[in-house]
Amino acid sequence: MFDPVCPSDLSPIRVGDKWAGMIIRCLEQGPRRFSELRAPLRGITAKVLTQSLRGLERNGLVVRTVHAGPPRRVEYGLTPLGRSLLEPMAALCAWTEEHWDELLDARETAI
Amino acid sequence: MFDPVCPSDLSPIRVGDKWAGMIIRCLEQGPRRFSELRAPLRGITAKVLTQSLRGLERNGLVVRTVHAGPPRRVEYGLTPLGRSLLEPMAALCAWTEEHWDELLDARETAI
DNA sequence: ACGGGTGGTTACCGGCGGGATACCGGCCGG
DNA sequence: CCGGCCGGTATCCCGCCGGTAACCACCCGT
Repeated sequence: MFDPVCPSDLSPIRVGDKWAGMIIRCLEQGPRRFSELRAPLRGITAKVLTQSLRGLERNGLVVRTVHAGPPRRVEYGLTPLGRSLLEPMAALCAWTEEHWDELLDARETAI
Repeated sequence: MFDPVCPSDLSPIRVGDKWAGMIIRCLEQGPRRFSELRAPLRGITAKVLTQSLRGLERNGLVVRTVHAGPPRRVEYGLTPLGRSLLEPMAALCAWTEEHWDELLDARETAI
């Protein structure tokens, strides 16, 4: 039923790593610079942000463009593919918000 | 923008662990026994399956019911909450299949 | 009595994801 | 010349996730 080469291993659905989902949502409104990403993602370190962005690039969800300077600007933006992911992600967000209480309940009563 | 107590930490969206997504899809048709889950999830060990199921229970997505015997049967089934998750998950699966080629391309051209 | 299936538990272990910290070159303003 | 912002890289470290292997009680059929 699920062979060893399972889709979920390649699929960026589990959108990748810990921060990938937030990064994508940060880029929803348009391209942003490195430091403009660090700010809203409270707590992320430069290294981890770089890692995550490189991962998103590898998966074709994000493009890195260097606007040669000086001053030099580096911007990260969604590719059409990345942009297309926003829809299903929104569905997931909606689900989460809709069932927030049940999720909290389950967690508490479980302990 | 994303405070420390970020939804994605509690949300089972990144459906949980490595196997959770497949388990849920396995239970789509109805409750299954422990061994009926092990079979289709090729390669999963008893321990890891137990872990994953306990996790899904804690999140209120799966119920464990022991039909007292003898013979004793243990069945795992989706809760209404778990069942409601099938919709957004289907959206994600659809997206993945739809963009399969682009994903492969991105991976290859990236190396 | 014994083997086999069911439904696990326990101990151990390696890899990797992610965080902290330090450092870096380039360019800017003062 | 000094400091600071930008966009990173290098290094170390720790925890957790997932896998392996061994073991377990209980029940069944022969």
